[in-house]
Amino acid sequence: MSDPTIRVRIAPSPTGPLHIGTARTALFNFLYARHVGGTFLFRLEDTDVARSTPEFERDIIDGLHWLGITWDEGPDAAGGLDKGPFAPYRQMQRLAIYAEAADRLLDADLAYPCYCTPDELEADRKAQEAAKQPPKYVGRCANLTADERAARQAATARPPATRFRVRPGVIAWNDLIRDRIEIDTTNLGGDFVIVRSEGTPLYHFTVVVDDAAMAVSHVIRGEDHVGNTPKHILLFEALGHPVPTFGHLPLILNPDGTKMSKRKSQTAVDDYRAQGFIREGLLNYLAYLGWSPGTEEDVLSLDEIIAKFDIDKVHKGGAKFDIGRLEWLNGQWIRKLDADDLIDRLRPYLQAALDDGRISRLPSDDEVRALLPVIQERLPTLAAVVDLVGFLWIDDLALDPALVVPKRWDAATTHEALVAARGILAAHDAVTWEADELEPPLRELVEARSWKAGDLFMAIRVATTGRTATPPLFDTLVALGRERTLARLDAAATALAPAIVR
RNA sequence: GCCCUCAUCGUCUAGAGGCCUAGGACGCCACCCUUUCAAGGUGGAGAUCAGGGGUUCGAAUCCCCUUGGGGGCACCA
Repeated sequence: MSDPTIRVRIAPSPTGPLHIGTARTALFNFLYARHVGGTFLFRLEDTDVARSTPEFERDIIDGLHWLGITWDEGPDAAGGLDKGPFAPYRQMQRLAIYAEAADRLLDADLAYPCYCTPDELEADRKAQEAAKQPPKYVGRCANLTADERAARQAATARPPATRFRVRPGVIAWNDLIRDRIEIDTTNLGGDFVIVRSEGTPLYHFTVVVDDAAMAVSHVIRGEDHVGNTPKHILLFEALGHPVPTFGHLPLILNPDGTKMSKRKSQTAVDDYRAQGFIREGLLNYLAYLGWSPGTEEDVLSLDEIIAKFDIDKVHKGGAKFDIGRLEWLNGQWIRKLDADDLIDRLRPYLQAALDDGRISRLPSDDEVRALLPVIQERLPTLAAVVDLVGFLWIDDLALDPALVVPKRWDAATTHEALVAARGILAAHDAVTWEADELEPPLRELVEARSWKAGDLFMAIRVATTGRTATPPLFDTLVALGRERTLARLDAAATALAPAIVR
């Protein structure tokens, strides 16, 4: 299915790392384009020169690619070449286009030069605030004669900004998601600046010029843009371009219900990635934030989501970000990964653990592969592998002697049990060091002493791993290996000795 | 202050007038499985569908009001 009339875009500005909200907006545009067979384009809105950096640009592009979101037009790599018939797709490389459009507006008197200084503007705003009035441009420069303009220019010394005339009237559109919205232009805050006094164009202007130039048919963006839409519609009209269809997505919210922010939530996609969330899980979760296929399925692949995506089913109300549900979904997807893939994905997290000293050596792929049957279903995130079985790759295990003693036992019994178990395990050689071989003789020991298997196993578990929660004991001992198992049992027994009261 | 907007379990959601004494999932609780932890299985608690008026034979679903929440109002994007 292909529909060349449908063109959507994501237009982030590289003023910060890829935000989870940007990723979600990109995802919905991507889903919409892929579902209907339209075109998805990527444009960098880097006109805020002071805050835009190549590093953020790279972070955004890499992050989106990591998620599996691809675009048909736009820069494919940070600093790389733009592809697509409307290149360039970086706004700072399109300044001539905005300048030409601004001149047209100026010539038609749809915009005018504004000589107001920041001080004047701030004073206006303060006065309005004091009078409990909504902030609004007072129109000081709206109807100046040529002489007056010259006078104001002479007084300020800096070049004028360009202000767009907001005409009276009601702007209405049929929103893809929220149906009809009408806004009176008197509530827009007056004529707004489209070109700074230093000459660079502003957001409201560049989006419209570019969406027009790039033939964007559907503008799907966050709900926080609803108030900007009438300004954009006015600009499309002034520029003589057909107005695209708008759709405003519900916001992703902090747990307290406010718009998701760095202050209250983790917002950088890369941070989720660093924590071991995988693309399948994050994507699946993000897709369900404000959308549902209307069925009772929860775990869907990107392809399945594309197939089922329907913009009519997108919600109007915001959705709180629930990390717990993300973790569950992530675990679902980790369980679906095949062995080689999982090993590949685990490697960076093990390396990171080695780098910061949480483990002493890096396990081989085969070591990790042997562990997969017992750890794969226990990983909510990839990074959790270190917490789960990191003890296998630590040279000097920190051991709390008190933890080694099971609840129903005392130190003396535990010591005796560990020594006995050590003796039994030592009888095995490298060949019979298998889970099936290790367990029966220890069960016989338990039987002979009238102990509980759970107590013995717990004592051995803590002695050999330092923790009370681990994957199944005998698989763990096999992974640890005969020598280290025996050494750790010895060390635990020794550590216990002082605690034995006679 | 002004404008816009939203409203189903704690959370994500199903629901587009009768199928709803409101379904699923996460989380929570219990039980089963079990050497711990998970996973899995079974069951449970959990929403008078924000409140109040209508419309209708019939409303979570349509209309109005109220309340509550959110977003926005830059020479940021």
